[in-house]
Amino acid sequence: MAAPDLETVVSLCKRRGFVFPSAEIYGGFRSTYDYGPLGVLMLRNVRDAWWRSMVQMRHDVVGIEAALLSSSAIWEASEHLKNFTDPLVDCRKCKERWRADQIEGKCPNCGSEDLTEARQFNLMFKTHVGPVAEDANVAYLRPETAQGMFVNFGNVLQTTRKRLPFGIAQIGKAFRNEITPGNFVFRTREFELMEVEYFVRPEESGQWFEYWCNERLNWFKNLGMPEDSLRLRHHDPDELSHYSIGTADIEFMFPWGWGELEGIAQRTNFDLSRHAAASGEKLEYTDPVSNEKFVPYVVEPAVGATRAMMAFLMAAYDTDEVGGESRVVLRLHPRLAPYQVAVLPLSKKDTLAPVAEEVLQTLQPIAMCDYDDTQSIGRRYRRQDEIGTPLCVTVDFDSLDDKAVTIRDRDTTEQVRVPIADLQREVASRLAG
RNA sequence: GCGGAUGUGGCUCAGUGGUAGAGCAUCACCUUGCCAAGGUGAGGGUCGCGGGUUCGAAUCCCGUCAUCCGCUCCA
Repeated sequence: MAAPDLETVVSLCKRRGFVFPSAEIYGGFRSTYDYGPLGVLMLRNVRDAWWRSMVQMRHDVVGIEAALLSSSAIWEASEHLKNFTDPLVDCRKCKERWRADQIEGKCPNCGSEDLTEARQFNLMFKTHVGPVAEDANVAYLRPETAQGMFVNFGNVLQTTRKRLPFGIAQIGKAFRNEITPGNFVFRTREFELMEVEYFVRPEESGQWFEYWCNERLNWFKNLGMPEDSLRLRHHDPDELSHYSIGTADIEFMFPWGWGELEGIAQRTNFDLSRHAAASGEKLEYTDPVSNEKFVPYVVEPAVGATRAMMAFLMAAYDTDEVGGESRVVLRLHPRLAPYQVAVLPLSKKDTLAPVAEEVLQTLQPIAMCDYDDTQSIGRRYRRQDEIGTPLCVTVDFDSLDDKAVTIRDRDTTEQVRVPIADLQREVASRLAG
């Protein structure tokens, strides 16, 4: 594996249309990125792979999609309004920045007492609903998607008749006014989360926590991430979030070191209890056999979608040699690659176009296809390698007579001849394998 | 937000006071016809943005925006 540096990946993303800096023509807008034609395909594939694994392939998890614009009552109850606000001070002498509540009037670094006034940093984006900016109209952009699942706990339970253990899944944007965003799309103020709240009996929280740690680690591995680029790191008690009694992170070896992809937290019944108390609703579960009533605990695997996409890109990045020439190849899992297939007429000659068109239409129902008839065939293979397209289907002059085409494999560069009549089945089988 | 560095065509960079360059990429035609960079030609930059100094600024000064590294952060 040729681990790329950050600049290499950023450059590839820009050059090939994965990710563009937002508002670029105006000089850029900090911490926001736009996903280009390839990026949107890949990001969608990351979401789909997650949804497939967490919802489609299970019977105990259902999905929802809650509003991004959210009532302040939710964040008062969840204590985000209280805990997402950090008072920070700067040391005027050594320029270090500290949380005011974690030091005692003295800089832990240099001992100086010359500190700035504590300033409040609220990490939530506040806005006003309605045309008049009054306190009564305050709303927040959600800083996590989790609360949407908690406040809908009763609705989901009633409409799906699920029994414990069961989960609610959600993919969506969240917003945090991070003090220091950076490292490309790794930390941005607007980001996308994929979260499951998995409700369990309180005494089973620990075992389900273990279960989800393994399950989620395997998800990354099964999508092609090398074992040694991943690790599971358990939090020390003093770094736990206000709602957690146990958290582990799945971390990826980024160019700047280990960075979190996913957090798996035991949130206990903190959120459901808080919302029950604040709203007056009974957010509890009744055991169908014993009629015992209790507030379930929850285990939450929460992964950053954009962050995961970046990690998949980095893990897939490789260089090797073909015919004595070096190439860049993204060894992306077929499920994640922006295009699964590229249809390439060997020549631009009009005679090949109708056959190539027929091939394209054969494959489009089963795969995301690119079509490219410019420049030399070798150059086109390299272009597809660089964006991770697993298969190239080449239409040549023999195709006119033998009604067959060539399938070329991204990783081995080997080619096989396949009748167009068998093409759909053959491609489907290769992409699945 | 603080400290340091940086900001020139899509990408990587050269140019340090006299009115913008290279390589790659892109497009057209020719050539080739299964693994990039053969030929001819073309398009593309008010040198991040704003202001100042100067006869003249990509080049000097100020401000601002953005990026990278550190502090911080936790999906």
